[in-house]
Amino acid sequence: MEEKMSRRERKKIQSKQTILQAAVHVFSTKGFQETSIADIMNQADLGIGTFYNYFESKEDVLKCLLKSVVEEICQAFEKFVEDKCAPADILEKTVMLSARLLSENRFVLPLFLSAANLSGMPEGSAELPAEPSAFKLLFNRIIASGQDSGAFREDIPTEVVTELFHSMFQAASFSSLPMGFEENIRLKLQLVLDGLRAR
Amino acid sequence: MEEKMSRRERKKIQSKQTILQAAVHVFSTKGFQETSIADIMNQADLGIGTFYNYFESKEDVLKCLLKSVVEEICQAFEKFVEDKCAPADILEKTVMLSARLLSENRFVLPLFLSAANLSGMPEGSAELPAEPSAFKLLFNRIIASGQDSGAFREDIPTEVVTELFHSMFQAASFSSLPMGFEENIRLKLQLVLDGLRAR
Amino acid sequence: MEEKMSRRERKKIQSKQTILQAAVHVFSTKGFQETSIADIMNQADLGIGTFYNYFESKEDVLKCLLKSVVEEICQAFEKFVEDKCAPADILEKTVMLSARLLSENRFVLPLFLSAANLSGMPEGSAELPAEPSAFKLLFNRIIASGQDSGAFREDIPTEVVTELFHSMFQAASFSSLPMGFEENIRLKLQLVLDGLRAR
Amino acid sequence: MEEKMSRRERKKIQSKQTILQAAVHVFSTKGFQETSIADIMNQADLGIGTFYNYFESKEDVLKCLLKSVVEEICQAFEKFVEDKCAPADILEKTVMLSARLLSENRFVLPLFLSAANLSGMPEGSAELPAEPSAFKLLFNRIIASGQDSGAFREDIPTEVVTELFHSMFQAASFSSLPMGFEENIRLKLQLVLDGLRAR
DNA sequence: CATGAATGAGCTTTCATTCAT
DNA sequence: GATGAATGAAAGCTCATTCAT
Repeated sequence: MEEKMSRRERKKIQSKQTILQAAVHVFSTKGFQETSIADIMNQADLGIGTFYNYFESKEDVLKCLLKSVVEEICQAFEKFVEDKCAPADILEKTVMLSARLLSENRFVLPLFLSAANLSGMPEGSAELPAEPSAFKLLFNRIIASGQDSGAFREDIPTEVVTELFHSMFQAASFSSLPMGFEENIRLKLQLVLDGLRAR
Repeated sequence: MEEKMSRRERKKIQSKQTILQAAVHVFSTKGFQETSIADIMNQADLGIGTFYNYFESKEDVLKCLLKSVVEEICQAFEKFVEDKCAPADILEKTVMLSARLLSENRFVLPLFLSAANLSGMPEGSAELPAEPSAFKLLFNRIIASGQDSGAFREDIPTEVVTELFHSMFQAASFSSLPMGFEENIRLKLQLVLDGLRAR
Repeated sequence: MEEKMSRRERKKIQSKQTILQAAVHVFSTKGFQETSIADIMNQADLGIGTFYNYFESKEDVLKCLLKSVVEEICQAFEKFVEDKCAPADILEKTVMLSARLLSENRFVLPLFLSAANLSGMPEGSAELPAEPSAFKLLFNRIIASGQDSGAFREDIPTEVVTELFHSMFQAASFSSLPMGFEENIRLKLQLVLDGLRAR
Repeated sequence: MEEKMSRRERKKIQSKQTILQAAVHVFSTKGFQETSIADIMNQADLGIGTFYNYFESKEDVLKCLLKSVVEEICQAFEKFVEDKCAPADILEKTVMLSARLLSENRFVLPLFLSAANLSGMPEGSAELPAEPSAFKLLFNRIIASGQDSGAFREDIPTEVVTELFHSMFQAASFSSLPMGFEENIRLKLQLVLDGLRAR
């Protein structure tokens, strides 16, 4: 049974959570690149060596953070599909849910993408794309189904639209505009959705 | 006369060019963050110390690269305005010119933005924004004039649209889609432009 | 109980001592300015990075070395005062104790002073004077009390005499005369003390 | 004839003087250690390479600066001897002349000594002692003659007294006391001279 | 499982020196 | 003789990673 864990197991999970929270805090404060593992563990009030009991690298932490976000979004999406929402509705709802979830950890997605992107993809293509691709696959599905049903125009390849949505999240994360993350996304969503609708 | 330079002066200018080209090459290959100054000068086949005769830092190189691109785009824009092109036309032409110019140095703009963004903005906001803001100002002008003339919808704030265009360039730079940089931009431009037009 | 320390803690303290001793040795051999941190850690047979677990810079090592010397001298001085020694006696004893303590680390005081002095005082005046001023204050006290009691002449300002004693230590440190550090100080002390006595 | 020099020769000397003056200025401002050769030549408004036409190193500049000072003092001393001044008089006059000459270039002597001293004498003993020893020899002569004539006490070795005078100059150079260089020297001279006189 | 001292590769930066012009 | 671009050795310092405790 899942709820049965030894004290040790619970403590182990506890430590991992502590580190994740500390990482979120320090990443938000100092930025990802500028954060050292010592910074994280210092914030977590744990020994440096302990980090390596739970993670392999800083990127690994990021992967872990993103994973939970992606999972929640996927679950919601499945629900929307079951409810037979219209494609445009599903897209809008999923985008805005993503916005809500990411607004608190707004550095997660972009940093994750950036970690892969900006590094010129040294070996990133092998290591990181685990979760981002889940994200992309999800959006591909939504948009493709909208195109199939005739709700969305088809002259723009599905993946291009997906990429555009991605970049919206990324840009919103670092926006300095005088509005919140979600509002930023909402406005761009309107624009793109209007452009995307079949005439 | 300008063409009158001593051999020495010519050589100096050539060295700077050599370094810039080497930097472009290495940044494209290894990524900006992962590139060391030694990497650049090794590629340039020059001594490490020589770097500091021309630049103060890696960021300085980026600034230099972007500067020339921005200047060229600005000049073209002024020309479009003189020719009294329609706002949508100006936007399209400017975007596509930017795409063409950046396609060769596709890492320049996004890395430049990212350098400021991803670093958690330690002091980046003070140092780097010189040129990106020129970029933003240009697009703000184009879009605002389109909104004033009634060509573009006004319910989306100008700066939000600008930000969206920015993110398009950024995303296209690192796209792994099976199409060129310019084609990538062209498709998204269509989408956004359709969404942007007043009904 | 103080003697209760984990093995680890003891080892840590021992490492610091090892580094200090290595520094003393290399400073004496190569001089302070010419000594690199790599030199010290090489002599200590420890990794370079280890240095920064214990000290912030070369100057920090110096500060640490001087600190213990100054503290010991101060304690002795307090004792002399309690014993109601005559000012000339206190001066002589303190000078000779300083000589004895410094004779082993004879480079400590002068280098410390020099580090501040010779660097053209870039920011040295803010960082280093912590301990030297303790030294100066101590001598000022001794000499002033001698002047107050009528034992020492008063036509020479206290601080000037202090400065003279300082320079004696400095000079003796680098003397190439065929006599020991302490003998060097003893002779000059006689000379200056005779000049200092009120007629 | 000396006054007959080719234009070239005059220009050559001019450049050397320019460099020396620039060096004096920059040394005084930034300190010796912190001054780079580029700093000097920048101040001199001459090309960096030109430095090596006249000097071999920064230390060479120092040597050159001290040389002229020492020569002038030696000449004055010879004059005092011819005038059959008393030893104490000669000592006082020579010290005060040295003080006057050095007060303008107060960094010259101490830096020169320090350059040799603080470096732990790596190879300094071979390169630098050229001029300082002239200085020491001069003072040795003065004091020894005073001791021979019975004017000065003989229980302090000549060289020890010389060393004490040296350290006076050094200390005065970096004194932060609220008095001028010469006044500083004058006060200490009184003290030491009184201690030095035979009883 | 937790620890943190030890490590050294690797980075940026400085600067004396050379040499072709 | 004057120049200053090119150079690379050498410095200080950071930090991910290991491992004995």
